[in-house]
Amino acid sequence: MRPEDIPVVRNLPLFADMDDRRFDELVKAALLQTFPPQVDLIREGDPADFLYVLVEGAVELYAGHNGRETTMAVIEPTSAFILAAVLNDAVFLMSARTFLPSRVMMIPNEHIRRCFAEDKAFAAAVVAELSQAYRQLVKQHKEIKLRLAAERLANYLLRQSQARGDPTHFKLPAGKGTIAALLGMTPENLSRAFGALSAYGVRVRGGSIHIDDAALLADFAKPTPLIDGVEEIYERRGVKSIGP
Amino acid sequence: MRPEDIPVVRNLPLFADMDDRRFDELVKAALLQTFPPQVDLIREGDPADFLYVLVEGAVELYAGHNGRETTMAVIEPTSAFILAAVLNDAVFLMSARTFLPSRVMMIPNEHIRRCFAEDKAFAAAVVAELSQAYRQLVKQHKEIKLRLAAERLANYLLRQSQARGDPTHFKLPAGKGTIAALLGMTPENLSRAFGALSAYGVRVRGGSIHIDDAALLADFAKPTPLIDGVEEIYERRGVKSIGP
DNA sequence: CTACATATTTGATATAAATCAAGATGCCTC
DNA sequence: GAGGCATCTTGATTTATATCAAATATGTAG
Repeated sequence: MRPEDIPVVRNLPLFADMDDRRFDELVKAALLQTFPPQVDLIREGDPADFLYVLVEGAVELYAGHNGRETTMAVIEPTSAFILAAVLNDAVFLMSARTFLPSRVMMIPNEHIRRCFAEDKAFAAAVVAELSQAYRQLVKQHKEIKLRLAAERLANYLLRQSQARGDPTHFKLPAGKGTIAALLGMTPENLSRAFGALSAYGVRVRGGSIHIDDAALLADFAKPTPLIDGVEEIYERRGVKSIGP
Repeated sequence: MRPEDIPVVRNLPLFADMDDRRFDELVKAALLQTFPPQVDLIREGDPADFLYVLVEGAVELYAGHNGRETTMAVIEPTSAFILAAVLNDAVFLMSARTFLPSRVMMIPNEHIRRCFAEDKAFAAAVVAELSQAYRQLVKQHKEIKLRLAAERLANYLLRQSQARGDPTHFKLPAGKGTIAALLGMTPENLSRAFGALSAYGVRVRGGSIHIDDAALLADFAKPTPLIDGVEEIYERRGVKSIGP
């Protein structure tokens, strides 16, 4: 484990309030591995032996069934993923692959579960993280059931433009194929949806998005905090998490 | 609060292992109310002041946006709902309405949060409940993204036939309109999907479903534990929860 | 039991999205 | 800067699903 990574992980909401000694134990038990792009980290159906923390790079959570495949989430540093599977001591429901060169910390399942049982602050952080992940997923599920493809894209673009610095200009965090799957459509359909949004001031140049007039786009997108809102229990120091 | 209801609630996984004194406090602080059918219990966007426990009857969780509405879950006794909103001290993301005459226990937010902070067994149960709810929702989300309407119905019927006693015959837990919304389709489309499944031995008579040959239906439905599996951390004494 | 209100089914049609098949574009390597 | 490969786009078509409009069934109050 590179020493400069430790404070970054330490500052994650999940670990920030935990006992010092216990955190050191976690770190000692953890593996830190570096992976090239397009490597499968976990496969749905496998037992959840480790909690994963993405320290650097980017990871896609995806799931397949019966010849089809879809993206469930795009993870950016620094954040933990597949926490629920570990706590439940169950199999993964999603697969994960890097799509950039990535550094990943892997903490053995039993350590997480022991910390949870013994460290009150950690337990509280786990609940906060879980309930937030749950609510995030409720929003995703509402979105896919209540919005058409072009509306999903429009709102996604608005959310991204808020989450990243400049509200008028940003880069997509993944290739368009992945974004399409995340938003529950085919790449072809995403292209056409972008075409439809040009009427509302959306300019696309490769992975670069420019939004001429957020109010005009919002007029079409009809965002609502009950689907598009970002919630933070903690102050999130240095944490970014990219949902759809 | 009717005395005969107390042991039922006490046996919920969420409360089963908690300290006796604390449970009594919870019950004392709680309200138990009876509602007729079609009454709104909570409305999305309102602050989550109470944790709800359905003691008797049936409740639908639903969400609306921009003129559309969809069913998120159908709750049967005895189970708690909207736990994540309470723990997060946030607004509800879903509305809830009774669709049978129902008895509902309402526990004030602060009591739940205090118990969580002070009672280790309760904290563990909360995490178990939350991580299970999260995984349940992951499965729902995978299903809607990876399966066509008729496949969703076929798998839903197989899950129901397993969850209820007799694998060849059962009653739908809600009207077909609600089931249709739960499965992400219109009532018309549900009708046609039932029509399509008659080729695989599904007989419908009102709300009664008869499955001639589960193997034949499964052949079409292609169920997988990674979407259709039921997970139980605890032995669930007397608990039933109906997901889609 | 009858009649009303509501829920469901059925048919015709419209819309949304997926698929198939070329092209075009961008990106990386050399 | 030129090839070569992958990604993305565009157009034509098919398929899935929604919508609209009756017709039929179902449950319920009287």
